[in-house]
Amino acid sequence: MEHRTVSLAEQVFERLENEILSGKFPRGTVLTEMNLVTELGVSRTPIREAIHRLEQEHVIETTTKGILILGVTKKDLRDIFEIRLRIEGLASAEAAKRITDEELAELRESLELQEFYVPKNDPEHVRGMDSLFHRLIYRFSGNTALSDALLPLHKKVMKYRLASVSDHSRANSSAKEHRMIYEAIANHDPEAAEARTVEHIKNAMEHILKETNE
Amino acid sequence: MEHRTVSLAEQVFERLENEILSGKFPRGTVLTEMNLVTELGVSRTPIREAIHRLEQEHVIETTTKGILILGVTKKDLRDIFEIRLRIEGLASAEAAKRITDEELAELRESLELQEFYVPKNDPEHVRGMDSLFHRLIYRFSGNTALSDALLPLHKKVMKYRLASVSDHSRANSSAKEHRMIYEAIANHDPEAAEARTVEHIKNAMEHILKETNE
DNA sequence: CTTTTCAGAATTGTATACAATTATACCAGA
DNA sequence: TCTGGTATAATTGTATACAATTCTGAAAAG
Repeated sequence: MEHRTVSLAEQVFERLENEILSGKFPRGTVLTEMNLVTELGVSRTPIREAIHRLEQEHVIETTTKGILILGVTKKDLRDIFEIRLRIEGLASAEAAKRITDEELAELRESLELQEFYVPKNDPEHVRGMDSLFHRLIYRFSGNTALSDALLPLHKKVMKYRLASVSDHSRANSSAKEHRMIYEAIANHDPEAAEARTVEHIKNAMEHILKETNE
Repeated sequence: MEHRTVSLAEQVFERLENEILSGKFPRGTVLTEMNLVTELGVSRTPIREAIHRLEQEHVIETTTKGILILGVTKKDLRDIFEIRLRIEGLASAEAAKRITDEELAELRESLELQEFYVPKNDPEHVRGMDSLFHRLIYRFSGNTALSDALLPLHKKVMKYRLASVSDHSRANSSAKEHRMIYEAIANHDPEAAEARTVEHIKNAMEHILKETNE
């Protein structure tokens, strides 16, 4: 076996998670391990590892007939935003308290890239940078449990977030809101960081729930 | 293979999680898959599955030297309670809105068992019923994402919760607080359920953090 | 005495063979 | 035609063999 910094199991997990949360497989689809073996060209072992991790995240279910795709419903979306409204501000507040200059530079870079892509009408890249911004804040909060709780919630909005930032006006507002949050964190102002984050999540929620028909 | 309703992998996962979160292995301990094979008497396959699930919960880490036990630190505990303070009330409020009579009976039974064990000075059983009460509320909230977020947080307090309910006076107050929460849910009063739950978590947090030295 | 190199031991990652259960389809009989 | 049963196929669960990397310790060189 040649050197591989990231295991096949990890690669399969990320690929499947991404495909499922992007909506490639409609809810109710049933896959089998052998499907994935032939499609992905690896043995059952790494596939099974990925499957079990996805099952733990309630993205799929394993049945006697195969792997049932659950995906993310609109109700899930509402449920997720109710939670994020309550704890995502905490992540920003904690980050504002303890962020280092290096971390701040990383956060700023993701923000500036987002601002770069917005006028180009490039939703894929905008979403990528939008996501990165949030994930960096989770990490910089220094609260592992909080990061562990928020990350799956954030990932599950992926599909709907693409539709949202495809609306140029919303993409624009979102970038502006991110900048406000960034400024508060850079000023080490937890209260402002929290309040602006809650406002941002509220706006994102309203836009996404409005746009989503399902 | 004989009939088995729950897979070996699941059994190993639950056993290992329980042992680690009970504090059987101190933080920093390194195990290997072969250790567990000889100790548990099953092959590497189900053990590896359990390991990967525990890794996803950040309870252990896999290194080139083996399986590193992380466990739950006092900082983790503070982080966890900050989150629970913000979202556990939501679970109770949602449960108050949508709970059925059957579910209510189940919740009441766990409460009455807790009240039964408290005067007997039986911390293990008290903790078991205390935990069940909370988990039932997560489930009855009807919000899968919320339940998925709260359950790992709740499990990680297990070790410290035993010490807490071993204090008879705290065990008594805890049962009383549970009854107040139960009454609010039974009355389908979301505001009261939420307020009483937040108060309960606050009390639990203060007591646990005070008792914990680590 | 210290440092470096190398061989082997220990460990995880991957593939595959086998076991057991469950679903499916076909056939027989009423 | 419908129902029931049985054999076969499909699927996941488990064990094990093999691959590749990494750690460890001892020996050799300076």
